[in-house]
Amino acid sequence: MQIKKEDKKDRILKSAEKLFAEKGYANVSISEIAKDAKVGKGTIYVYFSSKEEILDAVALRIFEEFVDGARYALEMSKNLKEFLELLAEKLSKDVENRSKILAMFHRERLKDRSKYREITSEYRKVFMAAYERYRDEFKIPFDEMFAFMRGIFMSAYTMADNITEESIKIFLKKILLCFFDVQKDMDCGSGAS
Amino acid sequence: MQIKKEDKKDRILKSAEKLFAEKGYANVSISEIAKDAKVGKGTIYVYFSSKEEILDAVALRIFEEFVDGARYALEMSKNLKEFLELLAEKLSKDVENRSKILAMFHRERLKDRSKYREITSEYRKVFMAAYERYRDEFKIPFDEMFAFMRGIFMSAYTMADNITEESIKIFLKKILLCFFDVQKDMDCGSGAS
Amino acid sequence: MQIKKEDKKDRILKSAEKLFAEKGYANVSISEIAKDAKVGKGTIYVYFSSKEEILDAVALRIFEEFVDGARYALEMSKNLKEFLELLAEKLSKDVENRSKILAMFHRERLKDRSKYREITSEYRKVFMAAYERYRDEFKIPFDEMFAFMRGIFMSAYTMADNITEESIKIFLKKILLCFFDVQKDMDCGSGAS
Amino acid sequence: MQIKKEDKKDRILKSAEKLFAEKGYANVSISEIAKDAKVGKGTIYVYFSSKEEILDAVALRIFEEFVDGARYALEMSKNLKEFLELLAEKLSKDVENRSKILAMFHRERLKDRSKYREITSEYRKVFMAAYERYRDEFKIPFDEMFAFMRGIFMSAYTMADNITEESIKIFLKKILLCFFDVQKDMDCGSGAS
DNA sequence: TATGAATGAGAGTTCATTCAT
DNA sequence: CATGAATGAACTCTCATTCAT
Repeated sequence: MQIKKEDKKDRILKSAEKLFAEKGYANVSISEIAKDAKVGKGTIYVYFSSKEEILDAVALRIFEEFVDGARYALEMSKNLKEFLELLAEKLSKDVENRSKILAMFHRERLKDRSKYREITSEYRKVFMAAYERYRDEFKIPFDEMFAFMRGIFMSAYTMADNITEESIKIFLKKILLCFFDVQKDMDCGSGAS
Repeated sequence: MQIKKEDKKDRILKSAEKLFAEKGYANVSISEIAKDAKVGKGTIYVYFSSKEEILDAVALRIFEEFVDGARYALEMSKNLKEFLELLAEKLSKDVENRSKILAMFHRERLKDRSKYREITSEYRKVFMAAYERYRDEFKIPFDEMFAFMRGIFMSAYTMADNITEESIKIFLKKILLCFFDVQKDMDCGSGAS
Repeated sequence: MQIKKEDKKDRILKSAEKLFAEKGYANVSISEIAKDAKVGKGTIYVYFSSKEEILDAVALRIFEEFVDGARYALEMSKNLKEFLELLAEKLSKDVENRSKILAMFHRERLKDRSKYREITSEYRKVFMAAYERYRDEFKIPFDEMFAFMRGIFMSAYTMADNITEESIKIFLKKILLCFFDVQKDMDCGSGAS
Repeated sequence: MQIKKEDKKDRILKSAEKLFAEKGYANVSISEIAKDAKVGKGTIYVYFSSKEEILDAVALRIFEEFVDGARYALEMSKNLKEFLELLAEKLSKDVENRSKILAMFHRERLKDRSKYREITSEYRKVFMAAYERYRDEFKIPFDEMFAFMRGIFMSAYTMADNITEESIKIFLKKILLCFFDVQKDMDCGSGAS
């Protein structure tokens, strides 16, 4: 009858993630999250001090899984190509919801730059590590590479509700490899920094 | 002294587009749009019957420009490769705001499927025409091609606030061509429909 | 059927004043004020941007009447004694509610010093004018005189709900004159500034 | 290691008194009191059954000290003048906080007349005893005398945040004596009851 | 057609109180 | 006795929408 304690925070996060992905951040009310998580409305404010903080926490969880995936890919890879292949493999999990949430997070929280930086910093760091490691294989500056990576991944957002996850995984893999080739002969006016 | 009639509707749409892109659909109030467009709050309801309808209209305008661009690309091209090159050229204009708006539209209005279909139908049609015309060059089904096209385009969203429009245009062109190659040897388990 | 426009703001203020005096600022909800004033809840926010601002406006009205009374007393008086007599006369009107409201205002809004100063400034000014004019009859510094005046007036608060307004008026008159005598031989360690 | 039992109740009362005086009854939460008193939130409900009851207890403590002071003044005095002088001496202690609390108590709890009477009854009684004892020196009815006493004391509230406690003590003394004179020739239309 | 005063549903948030531990 | 996690009622405030002018 009694639900384990910390479990509640987790249930709130899961409900929030699901509902945010389904309906969009602004279209989900705290009451709705509470009802879905089967907790009282007030309980949510025991664990989070505002609605924005829930979004932060939801996004952070996703970023953390990304970071884990990217770290793993970095560790296991011998070269950029392998890294990208492993990355695509890891990143394709639950693409649809994740990308929706992250797009949301990006839009709603970008104005609070310091918070945004704090939450995304690890994510950025691991890509920076990859950039450092395979530096001579990259022909474009880090910022562009990073923006492009995000872009490719985000692109899955609108794809995702029409085609299968498996299909997305294949696309991602191909596109990342394609990016690998493409960037070699790009000349964006900057060159690798 | 007298402002032309249609001019008002247009100013409302322009203000809405700008504000939606800046702050997100839910974070823009009707009052704000009215103030920005220099019309009375009530006036907006002369031209649009709800806030959602403004978003529809804003999205429709963007889709129409897309459709024009895609039609032009289709008309001028001799083969798929040319079509994609021309398309990238056309689609790169004002990528940032447009993609934000469309992501918004997608999220807010997808639940109202019939309205969504109605507004995106022309857009879909022109891609279908391209698919028909270069059918033997496509190796994947239309739905995947279409989802992928949207995905590629949308990907510009999160890229856009870090790198230049010019850079995006180059990426888009490369990626679309890359897609052209990639899809040839994809085997998603479906084959062209 | 239609109520005159500006009338609404006035009705809100009157309802707020009555309810604040009856139940205390914190125990009155916006809904309650709206219901009492026979306007919609939202209407209140057309005229005031927060609950605190309603209290400010209510207090300001009272201060303004005070200021008028004090100005009149200053104008009509030949010496300090006459000024105090006239003041007592003017200040005794509706002592009960007024003093409750002002005590409330004092407590709730004192932290926002600049707003507090802004609202009470005229009130302070007119007493300063009186102090200047009858300077040689005052033996204590302005701040003490002013504090004492406020104190005497505020004292009516708890008196007021047991005895008649007439009785209060007599007391006030006597006490103000008494203060006039008392302050002559006070030695608070400061002397007139 | 073990904190004495009654000590906890006392700490709660002290914290409540301090916080109520600082911020006003409604602006102090139970959590805040608990934190300040270094007890658990639930612990407060071991000793008090509601927030209102805390205010009652805080007010009661103050009234009790008053009563003690007034009893002492009554015992030691030979006539009304002496009584008032001794009273002023006793009442001037910690005027600021006390008067704030009592004004609060007055406002919040007056509606619950029976509770209010219960708590203030001793206070009232001791003044009644003084009134009886020096009956022929009082020219006004008890109720007016009592209201006036309260009024004079309460007046210290708004005085208190600008001038020193010493200054207030002098004022109180003078004013009480002044009251002693004043009331002699008052004719409020009632006469001593 | 054009307006903005008016509105109430519903949002996020707070907090006195309860109760299992 | 002591606790603080849990709760929902009630709060302030926002805003899409209506409608008399």
